[in-house]
Amino acid sequence: MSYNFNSIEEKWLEKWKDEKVFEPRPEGKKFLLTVPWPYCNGALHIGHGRTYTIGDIVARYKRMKGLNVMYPMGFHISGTPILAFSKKIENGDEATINLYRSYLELYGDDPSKVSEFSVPSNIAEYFSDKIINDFTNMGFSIDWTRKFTSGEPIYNKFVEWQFRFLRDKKLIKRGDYPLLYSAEEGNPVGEDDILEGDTDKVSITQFTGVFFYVGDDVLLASTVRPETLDGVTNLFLNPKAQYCRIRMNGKTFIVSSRAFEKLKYQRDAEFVSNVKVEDYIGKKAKEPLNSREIPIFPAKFVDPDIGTGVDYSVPAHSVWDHVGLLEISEAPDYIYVIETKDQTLSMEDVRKKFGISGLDDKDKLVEATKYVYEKEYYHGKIVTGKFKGNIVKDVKDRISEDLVQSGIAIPIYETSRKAETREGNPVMVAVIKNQWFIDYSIEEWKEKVRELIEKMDLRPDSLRNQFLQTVDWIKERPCARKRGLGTKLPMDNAWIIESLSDSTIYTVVYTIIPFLRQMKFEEIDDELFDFIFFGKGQLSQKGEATRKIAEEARNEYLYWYPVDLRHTSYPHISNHLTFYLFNHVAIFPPEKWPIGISTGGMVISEGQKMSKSKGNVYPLLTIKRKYGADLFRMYLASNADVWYDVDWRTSEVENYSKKLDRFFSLLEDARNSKGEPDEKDLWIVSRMIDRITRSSKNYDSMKIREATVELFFNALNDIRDLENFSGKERALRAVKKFGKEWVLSLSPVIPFVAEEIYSMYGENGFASLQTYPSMENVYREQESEWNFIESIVEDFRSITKVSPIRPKKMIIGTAEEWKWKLLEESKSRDIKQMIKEATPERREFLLTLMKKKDLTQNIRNEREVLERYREDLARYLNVEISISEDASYTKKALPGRPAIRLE
RNA sequence: GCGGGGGUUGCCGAGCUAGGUUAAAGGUACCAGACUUAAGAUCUGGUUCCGUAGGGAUUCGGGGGUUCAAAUCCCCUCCCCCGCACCA
Repeated sequence: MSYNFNSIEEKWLEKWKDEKVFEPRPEGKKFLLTVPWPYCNGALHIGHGRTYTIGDIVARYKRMKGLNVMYPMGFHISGTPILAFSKKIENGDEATINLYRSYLELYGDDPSKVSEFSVPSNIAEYFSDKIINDFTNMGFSIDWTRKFTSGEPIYNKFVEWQFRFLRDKKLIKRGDYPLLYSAEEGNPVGEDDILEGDTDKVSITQFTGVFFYVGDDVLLASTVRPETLDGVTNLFLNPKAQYCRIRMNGKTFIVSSRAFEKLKYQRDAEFVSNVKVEDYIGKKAKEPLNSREIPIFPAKFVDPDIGTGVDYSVPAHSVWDHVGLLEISEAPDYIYVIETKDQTLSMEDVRKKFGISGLDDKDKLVEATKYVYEKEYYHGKIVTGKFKGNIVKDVKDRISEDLVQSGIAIPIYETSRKAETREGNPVMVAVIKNQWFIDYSIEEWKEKVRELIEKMDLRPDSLRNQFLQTVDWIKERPCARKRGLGTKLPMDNAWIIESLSDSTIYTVVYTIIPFLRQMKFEEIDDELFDFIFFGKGQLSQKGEATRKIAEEARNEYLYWYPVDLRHTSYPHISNHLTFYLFNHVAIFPPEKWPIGISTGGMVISEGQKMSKSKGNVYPLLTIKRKYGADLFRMYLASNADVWYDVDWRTSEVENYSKKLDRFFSLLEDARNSKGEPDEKDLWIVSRMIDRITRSSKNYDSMKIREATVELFFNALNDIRDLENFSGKERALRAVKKFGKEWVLSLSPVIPFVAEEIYSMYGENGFASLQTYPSMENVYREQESEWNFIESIVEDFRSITKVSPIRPKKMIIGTAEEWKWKLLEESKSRDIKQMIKEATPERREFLLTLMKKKDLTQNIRNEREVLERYREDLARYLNVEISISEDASYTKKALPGRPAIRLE
């Protein structure tokens, strides 16, 4: 290490802070950039750093382009995770306690303090502090004076205002809604609450419970394939299971006892009596469509814990049923109701295909069922009944609805797989009554959002389609839960606004939060927000001081809003970002709607998804200590394009460190070099100027990777070539000509190094606040000359590669004057005509010209250039060089491509 | 299935929305060499195949087509990843 990143970073952090470099005043052309606020329930790792780093690079670049940039940040604490963790710590859950101990250790705090985390707000506070620290250390140019959290009272007031507004606009409604639920815990359960819920997702599946009549009772058979009802041949009950009679809507139903336990959370169901399964097996039941009498058989494969524990059997379309009947040696008629591509799928063929010998081949049966289901679902045509001629997938839902409407079936919800909570209780589906929704299904609302999407600045381009698609399928979204941290629903305090719904327009709060903080808490109310955002009312009830602050807040809002760019990772597209658009459209006037959105990829580590078990999760803090912020930023910026995933590979990171080191010492040495550069070396200045200009365009379109590859890697390679050709001293003198501009152009990516070098070059201000460099390129000619020389070097190499001789001498013959003339002429004339008129010698040359349209011909004075470079070139290639005009040497030469003879 | 994104030279990954200047950027790995007592670091050259002269042949998931010319455009096909919701 020739530079000590720790001391450099500390030094500049302090200076930035002292001079409030990143706390913008409302002056000039503004640029408001936001990145979703982090959820603070643990230490940040490299994955978290990415979006904020990209955000910061953009912020810093825009700042250098003369915009007044605000990059604010707050913290998200709503929802269940923090609550869940603190509860686990309170309950002594060992894994959680160890995890949080490790966080404390990481930050150098006393691990025994872990018990304090049993209070949720302590978790939020502790980690938000640490995140501020981590982010600051990463060099993020965040204005922390605008910080707030989704849990603080002022923010609660704002969200309450928002929800009353939505309610008044009739965008909020109530209804029954199925949710994953734990009866034992008395709560809905989310992914985090379910054992392996993150890796093996659980969703809600709708079953159709179909009525089969036996005397006065109804056997309630559940199915996910209501389209096969016409093909039913019998019912199956599990002879080992307990069944019971229950009453719902005045009818009595027979279901498994386990089913009743779950059903009562979905509808009003009342226990009547236990029943003996033997009393039903062997009897006949009447199916509801055509009142056919069908037998009831025993079957051990029927799981009393799935659906209702009553299975209707369609052996023509179900492998289970087919195999189940084989086992009890029953051979009913196979009634086919679905055909796939003009033929029916034979269950016997499927059984053989999958090598199923009996009901014990469970895995094979599951696989075969999936096969049959997919085939018949996507390609199956219904051949009987009301829906004849339709493809299953097109009418499946309608069939179920139709059965329910006809009064012969009810919907039943079931989990997509058997699951239990982390506390070990079964997960089931409960229908929550009077759930609150935001009704995103309203067509006029959608239409406005679509209009917004059409005109927004979206990156990458494919975002537009993804958003439009999301708008199409989005419907009502439950917006409140019964537990978690957050804002209470103003219409009903028993509910807490759900954590994504409480963070849809919070970006506007950044613009006014410092002013809200100056007010008396009681004075922050709906009237105030109406005034600030809509200019409504006079605030005549409020004090003089409050009115004045409110006025300022309104001006600040008008100045900063809307958000110019919101940057985040792609998983947010179909939820957060879409809600963000919907809510802005509903609440704000069009000129305050979002202007741009960009999405980026995630971070994987050592080629794999990050996970604790793989040991490839690196905390941000450790990375910063080990490599420094600039290195981290450089790696993230240049490893992958913004919208692709970055792969964090430690071995590669180490290599970056060497490069950054070289960059630093190179600029340091250049600064100390004395004297004017050699004219011949100025090609590097030309290349650099063009690089800096091109990179500005790349930064603009968020091609950050391309910018850094150009400005950093390719530039370093050029300088290496220059050093080799001209020697270190000369190279440094040339680098000195653009050192300052070079480092400024990279300052958005490596701000600390940039500041250090910038000041090393004798400048007083902050590199971070300089204008992005632009230099006039007056060295194009030198670059062309160098390109010419370089091509000779390449040719020399490719010859020596295949030729066995070790050359002592290189004789170069440049193209004769007549060739140049012909070339010139060919540009304005039909070359075929010229060939016809030409002498044999010229003709050959013209034919070559026709083939090689790419001849480099920037240098007209090749001989003169060669003379000038001869000495350097000879030293570099370690050969003696002579330039010959002798026809034997020039014969094969072309303009831009002199003939080379090695001896 | 729907929607989105991909399949490129050992690996990662550009280029492909303006077809030729691309055997194909950059990184990494590997081989040879320089330096060094040695290793590491650094630097140089090389890494599809053939070739005693800067050349040629074959490559960009597979197949077909358009074109003087295709990794790049069109059609068909195979495979992979992500999202499809109440979870931050």
